[in-house]
Order: sequence, then C-alpha cells, then structure tokens
Amino acid sequence: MTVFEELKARGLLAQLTDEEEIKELINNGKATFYIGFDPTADSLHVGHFMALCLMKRLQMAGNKPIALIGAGTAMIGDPSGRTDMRSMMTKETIEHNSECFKKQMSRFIDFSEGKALMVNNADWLLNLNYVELLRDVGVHFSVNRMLTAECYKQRMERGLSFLEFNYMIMQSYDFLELFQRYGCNMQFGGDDQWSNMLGGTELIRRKLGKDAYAMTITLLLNSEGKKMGKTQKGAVWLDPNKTSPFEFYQYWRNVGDADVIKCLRMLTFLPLEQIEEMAKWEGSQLNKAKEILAYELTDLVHGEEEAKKAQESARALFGGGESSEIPACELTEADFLNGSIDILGVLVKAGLCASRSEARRAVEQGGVVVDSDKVTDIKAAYVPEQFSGEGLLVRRGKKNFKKVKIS
RNA sequence: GGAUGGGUUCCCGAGUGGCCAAAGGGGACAGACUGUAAAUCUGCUGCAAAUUGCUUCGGUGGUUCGAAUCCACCCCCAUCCA
Repeated sequence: MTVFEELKARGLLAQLTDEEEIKELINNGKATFYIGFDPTADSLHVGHFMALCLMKRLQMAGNKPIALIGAGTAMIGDPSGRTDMRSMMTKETIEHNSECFKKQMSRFIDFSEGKALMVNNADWLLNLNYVELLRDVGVHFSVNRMLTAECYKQRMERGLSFLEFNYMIMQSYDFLELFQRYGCNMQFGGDDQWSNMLGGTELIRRKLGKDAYAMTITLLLNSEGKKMGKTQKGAVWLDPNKTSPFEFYQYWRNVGDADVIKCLRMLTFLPLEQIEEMAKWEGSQLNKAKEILAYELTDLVHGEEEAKKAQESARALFGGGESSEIPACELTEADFLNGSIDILGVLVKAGLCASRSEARRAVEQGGVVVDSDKVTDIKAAYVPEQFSGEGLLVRRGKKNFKKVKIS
C-alpha cells in the first residue's frame, strides 16, 4: 500500500488542491512539505500530534518535512475557527512557547542529518517592511475574495480586527518564503487552515508562476461533532507535566464507543488490517479496543514504560486491585490543624476538589471513598498516622484517584 | 465622529429598587443503571468558621434604609450612517 493510499484509508485526508499531483509527489518521496505550528501554548496538544504523525509517515516514505514554528504568525493570531479574538501574547511568552514546542517535536521527528528541518517564521516575518509588503504581496490578494473565505465567515458576524484579517497573508507569505528558500512545494495542516493554505498556493502561482500544493488533515471530531482532545480543564497536552501519562491514557480509555475505531485509524500506527478486525467487535468487547488505543497513544507520546505503568494503574484501579503508580500527593505537618485534617481539607489538598464547598458537595452526594469506605460525614477527620506508609487512596467520583501520603 | 441596540455566574439567556447568590436551558460534576461507553433518570453547580456570613451582574463614583436594576462619567461589542 502506498503512503497516499494509507492516509486515505485511515481517513486522514480532508481537502486537496490536486489529488493526482499530490499522490505522485508523496508516493515517490518527491515532496518537501511544511506544517506550521503557532506557539500559542507552552505544550503541543493532540491536534499537533496528528500533524506530527503525518509528518512522520511522510518522512518514512522519503519526503522531507519542514516543521515551521510560527513565532511570527503567533504575533498576529489566527482567527480561523474562532468566535472571538485570541488574547495577544507577549513576545517573551511566544519565545518561551517556541522553545517548548521545539523540544517536544524532536521526540517525534528525526531532524538529524538534514532529514527534516525546523524553521521559525519570526526570522522573516518580523522584519518585513509594511509598504514593501503591501506592494509585493498585498497586490495579489483580493479583499472581496478573502471575505468570502470560510475562515472569516464566522467572524464576519462577531467582528474581525484588521490584525487578524492579515493572518492569511502572513501564512501565505510563509509558504512563498519556504518555497523559495527550500523548494517546499507542499503544505499540510488542519482542515480549518484550508483557506489560509490556499492563499499560499495562489500567491506562489501569481508571484512566481509555479505550482505548489496544499492538503488538509481531517479534524478529529467525536461522534457528536466536537473536537477531540479537549476536556473541561482544557486541552489534552503532550507535556507530561501538564497532562500526566495516566490522565492521557485515561482520556483515550474513555472515548465513546462510536469513536474508538476512528481514533485507532487516525492516530495510531497499527496496521489497518488489525484495526478492521477490531471494527467488528461489539458492545463491551470494545473496551479492549479502547485499551489498545490508550496504550498505543501513551506509548507514542510518553514511551513504552509510561504506557505500561498507566495501563497497570488503570487496570488496578478499575479492576479493584492495588497499584503503586497512582498519582500521589503529600501532606505536610502544616496541613494538620490541631493534629488532624478533615475530609474536605484532604480533597482540596489532593487537588480532587477545587474548593471546600465543592468537596462538601462531593461528600454529601456520596461521591467520596477513602480506601474502600464511603465517606458520609463531612466532618470526618484524619490524623497524620493514617497517611503513613502506603497512605490512603482517596477517590472522588468514579475516575478521580489520588494516593495521599504524609511527607 | 453620529444614531440605535447591547455587556448578567463556565456558556446561552431571563431579571428594570427589597421576595436576588440571581429564572430557564446547555455544559460540568456527583449518584442510580452499565462496560471506566452511550442513552436515560435523580441530585448538584460563587466562597466560607455554613439554618449564618462574605463577595459577585463591563469599570468608577453617586442617589437610597436598601442597587444587577436609578443617575453621572468612562471602557468594550454589534448594526446602520459618515
């Protein structure tokens, strides 16, 4: 199976400027392609992960990836898919985030011996001269047409600043720049990037009279049409300090039945035949598929050891056994007032509840279990000795655990 | 710059002097049922020393015994006009 066929079979391809041409290029390792990552946070997330996987697949097929860090475009802020303006980031934040991105990316992509490039668009965007840019690039953009672009539609109702309006131009300029500097003839990105990417291919055609191609990756949506990789608390991060391997594992372990196979196809490197086999599973059997999904992804992102640990912990916790790999936290003497700490205090200290009021509710509703006893009294108190040794396993709800020990 | 309509809790949205920590819905959380799924049902959803107290309705001042609600100024958003 060729790379192109595989990508297609996995459901990764959304829109392409020229299917035949792109197929030809990537199947024969003739593409030099780029994907841009705007450093809007200090860690990559699942959406980025998909893009990185795509890079990897294409790199394995002999194509040359360019990872573009968008420290320049992050100064503008992409309005695509947003209902309101992003808050502006300081230059320092962007630089810090860029560094974090770089570190994480090198885990996935092989940058050695020029097999892949990492560049930063701040290098060419930040020193542009406004009037020159308008004359060189601005002439090639029709405002009328830009306004009809999908990425601005939503914003036409709620307001779009001139700053953000220029994002498309910046991204298009990136493509032109990379085309000229490195012969980059293809750009990939999330499906919400389509209009921005077309801007680039158009610009290259108009300015240089040459062809360049663009292809978007399907956005990973769940069966309800919502973006996956988001939780109430925010994104599912790849940085273990922001989303622990255990939490990461649990996120995938808990996807809906309707989404497991799609996730396996789009996110893992498991052979398609094996996935098709799993697609035949039904009912509670799908739990096995979810375990595989969670394990595979945790392995890819955090490594085999962490994946095993997370899996063991999950099995132990939900299977009723014991495990040492449960997220833990330590209390200090200062947490004990008059020699004891009440259950509400424990819940808050362990990070299981945001406030004592919330903790109180959790207890009142019967959602708190300490070691295997349900706590019914909000005044229940504990003394330091109870946390010594293995500590106490505190649970809020079915899926939130913390081993509480004493330091 | 002018006119008009707006800014309420995580989100949408009601509330135009006390009965307001603020209807209703969504989401989130917890319980039941399950398979760590979905659907459904129930509870719950500002904070705390918790039958009470404190802070909150764009901001700052003011009127009043009492303000999300009235007044003044300011900031922000949308639409139309320039």
